[in-house]
Amino acid sequence: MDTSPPRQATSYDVATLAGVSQSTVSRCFRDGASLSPDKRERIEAAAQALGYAPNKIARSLITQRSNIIGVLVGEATVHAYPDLLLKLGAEIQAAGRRMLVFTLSGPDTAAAALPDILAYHVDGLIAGFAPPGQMLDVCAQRRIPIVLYNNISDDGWSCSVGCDDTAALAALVAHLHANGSRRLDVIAGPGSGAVSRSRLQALREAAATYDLPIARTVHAAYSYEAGRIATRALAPLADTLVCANDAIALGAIDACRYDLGLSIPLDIAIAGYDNIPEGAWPPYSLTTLAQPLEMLTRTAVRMIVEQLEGAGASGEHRLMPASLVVRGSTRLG
Amino acid sequence: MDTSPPRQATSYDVATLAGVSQSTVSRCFRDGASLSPDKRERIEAAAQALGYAPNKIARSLITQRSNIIGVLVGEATVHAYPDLLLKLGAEIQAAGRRMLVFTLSGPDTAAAALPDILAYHVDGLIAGFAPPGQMLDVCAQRRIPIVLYNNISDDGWSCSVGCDDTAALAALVAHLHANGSRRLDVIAGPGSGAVSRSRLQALREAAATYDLPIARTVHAAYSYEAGRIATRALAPLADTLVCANDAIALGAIDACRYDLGLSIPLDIAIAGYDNIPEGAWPPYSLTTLAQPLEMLTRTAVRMIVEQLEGAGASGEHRLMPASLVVRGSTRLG
DNA sequence: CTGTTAGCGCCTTCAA
DNA sequence: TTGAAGGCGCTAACAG
Repeated sequence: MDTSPPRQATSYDVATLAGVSQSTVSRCFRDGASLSPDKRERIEAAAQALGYAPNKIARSLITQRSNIIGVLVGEATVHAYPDLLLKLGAEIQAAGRRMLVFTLSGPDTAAAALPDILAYHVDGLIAGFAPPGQMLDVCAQRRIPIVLYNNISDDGWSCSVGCDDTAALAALVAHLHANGSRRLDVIAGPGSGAVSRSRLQALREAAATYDLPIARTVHAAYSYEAGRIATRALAPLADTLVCANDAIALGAIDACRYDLGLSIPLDIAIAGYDNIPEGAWPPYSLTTLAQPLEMLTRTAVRMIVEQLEGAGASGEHRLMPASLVVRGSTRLG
Repeated sequence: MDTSPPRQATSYDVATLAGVSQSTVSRCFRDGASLSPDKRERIEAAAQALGYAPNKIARSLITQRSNIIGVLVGEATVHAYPDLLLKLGAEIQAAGRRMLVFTLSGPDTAAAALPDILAYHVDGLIAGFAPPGQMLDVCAQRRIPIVLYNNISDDGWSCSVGCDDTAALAALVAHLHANGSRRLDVIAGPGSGAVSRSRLQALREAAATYDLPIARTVHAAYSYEAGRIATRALAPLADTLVCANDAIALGAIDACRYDLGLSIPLDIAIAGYDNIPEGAWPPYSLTTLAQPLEMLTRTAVRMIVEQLEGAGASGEHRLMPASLVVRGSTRLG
């Protein structure tokens, strides 16, 4: 009968059962260690019998590597990219690490959580929103790689991945102009936030290139509700409405259609940014800019891993191309 | 100038700087230890200066508590409940723990990930999908509390939280019947899966109560696309279509409207389950059953914590009431 | 290739 | 209230 204790078996238990030393067991579960085939077999059998797996927590103590990557997300991040955590998790696992999630609701709580984040000795961090400067300082001092996702900071230590908003919005504006847009209203993201500012700036430049005047610019949270309310407040509208993200744009479409009695795209053209699945649904058919999400998450993880392995450089910023997805919401013809 | 090493300061460093022993530093950062006020002050000052926080990883080695709760999610889980991870994370943090996420894509990968999950010595697990029996066995043997989210197993060890599908679907069917439904088509979830079966069973019972015949039942993945395709395949439809979740229902609505030329709810009434935000958008106005998501996540975390603290019992199953949200998609008047 | 020894950072006896 | 000593499970450095 099974009288094994409920506790997890240790390398010592396996060693005893297999008749070898602890170090030998250890070698069996590390890569690049030499071990005679027969001992390996005996150890594996013993481990199997005991349900043994090396305690990675204990291992991390000595290797100074937890193999844990911390991911910092806020509510807004998750709503804009619903399966960001899923994709990041998969990517991190593929890199042989695990994802420890810290859910935060702003830079202030981020600062408060900092000691706790450090206390878990994560190997690296991926931040889904702009972290407070203090956090970046600490990371730099402790040499903890940190990648800002869709954000940027010039502190010299943090890396970033994001989209080439300039090129993306230039393509969008070119399309709008070709389709007959002559005057834009803009619902930008929250005033704070680098993405928001970057997108707005890029849009302004693109509009200037085509001599497309921007009538009004308002700021709103990255949500359907905020978009709907902002649109109502903006009425009467110009012939085209550019939104900082798709959630806002969907709210804008419903505001136009159900609150203002406008027809899309006959009365007004509307565009978003992110290419969320809902935008493809027939009632919306939203023209938008698709971020290469897979590539962004993969790159973010890779940048961390490269630094951990001594290959990558800190302070590196990578931009990926977004692609224009033209759908019915801007097709006047 | 700051010549401190990039590595994290240790209790030894703090002890040296404060002129006390390591044990004293340790006591300073634990609760319920007695310490003279002046030493506490000196230690806190030293810790502050060094940016010290106790290494929780090391602590967990000796306390046998990692304060980490593992969360197992699959793609389907996340799509059905986009901010489940967010809510769980917040709840877990509120309980003083951290969330380690394992993203899996099915029972088989779950089995493969098992040693790795164990290797991190999580204090408890929350599973967003039906875990393989082997995993439940191991948890039971190791006394690792595990809570199944919207799932159930009678292995005697695992706990579960979920919705009272019987009551919920009875309420829905009562509403449908009162609104003139006379015959139902059903798009159930994937054939496997306890939720799927439980909801279908509950629906059948409720329908029987009202002498409402169920014309046809098909199975589909929990997604918009699957719902849309299933609906097209189902045509011609009965007067009412009940879907296993909202994503399917939204796909069904668009299939009816854009592929089959039906008007909702004049030609057909459609209902979902989950109350995702998109269902409230004007083009859909979906009647659905709202799960008390906050309560579910809070309960899940609480059940884990209670067991960790020796209070809760294993093998406990809790059902929360879902509430009927009536919107336009079933309002014939 | 293998075993021995020491120590990662912390907490927990035990004595003082 | 405090310090010294030992050990959590593992890996690294060294002998053999």
